[in-house]
Amino acid sequence: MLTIGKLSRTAGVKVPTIRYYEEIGLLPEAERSAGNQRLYGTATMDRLTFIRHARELGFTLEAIRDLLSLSDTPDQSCAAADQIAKAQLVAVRDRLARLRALEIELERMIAQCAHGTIADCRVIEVLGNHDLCGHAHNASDHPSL
Amino acid sequence: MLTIGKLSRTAGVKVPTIRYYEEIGLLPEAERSAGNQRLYGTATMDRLTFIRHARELGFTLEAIRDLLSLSDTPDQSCAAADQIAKAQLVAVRDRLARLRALEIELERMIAQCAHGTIADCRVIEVLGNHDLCGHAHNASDHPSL
DNA sequence: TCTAATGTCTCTAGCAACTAGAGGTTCAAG
DNA sequence: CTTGAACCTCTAGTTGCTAGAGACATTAGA
Repeated sequence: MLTIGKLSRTAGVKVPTIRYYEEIGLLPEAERSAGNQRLYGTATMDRLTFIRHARELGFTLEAIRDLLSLSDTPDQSCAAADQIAKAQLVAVRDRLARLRALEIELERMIAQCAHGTIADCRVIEVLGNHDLCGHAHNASDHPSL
Repeated sequence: MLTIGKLSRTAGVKVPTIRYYEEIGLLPEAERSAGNQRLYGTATMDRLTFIRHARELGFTLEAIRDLLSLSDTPDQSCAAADQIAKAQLVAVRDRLARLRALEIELERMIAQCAHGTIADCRVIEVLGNHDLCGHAHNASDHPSL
């Protein structure tokens, strides 16, 4: 049985984060020692590793909750999990496209900086003047980047 | 003079967001009408447009605060603004690299989904088993993606 | 066996960057 | 003059944690 600290180091997830996951129901309530400290077995260890990997891949905790409930009932179709991953891929490609545009814009801004005074600095100017922007962006263009 | 609603539509920033920006000091306190409603001139309009563009480019509100304080004193060197933009570019490229790795991983997961039952679904498996992951990731690998 | 250090407990509050809603006031059009 | 949209302030919620206070548990060394 692992203490929360050992679980933390083994899974690469911080201690308060583990407690947080328990609080929101992503992890089951842990067993307790005689002195009320949390104790974990390998099942929770695996579950936590699953969560960490999913987080690293950009899944929200809600998506992870769905994936976990799927894997808790493994006899059904894979289609739902597949669906979640595909939605995730769409979101990732969306973010990628926006970030690439952003990279180009920043490169342009920096290239145009003449190292004079701010009065003629394009970094400021580009941000203040839409006409200089170089790419089209509209109001609904940045939900969370 | 614009009301907050007109400013909102013109600048493409939602009404509560404008009030929020005022509250945290990004926008100056607005003039008020006889009936206590906010009124804006073109100066605030420009400032708000600046903020929106900077947000769309991924600058944090803190970075924007810095940029605004720079542009409020335009007789100094451009270097500071340049510096902020460059730091931003580094962060953007970082996010890009991670997102590209993530895209590849998701593509691989989806390609491997055999459309069977979850018991042998790779989407679940890949997330639970580090060995199948295909790329190296360590614990300090995802500050905000 | 005692003690000191480290680990753990619960609880509250905070972060970014907003968004949503309640309950009330003001303004503009018909 | 009335109606309805737009505005006001205030509080609380969102996501995914992180930080700190103050108290209890455990463990390693003297």
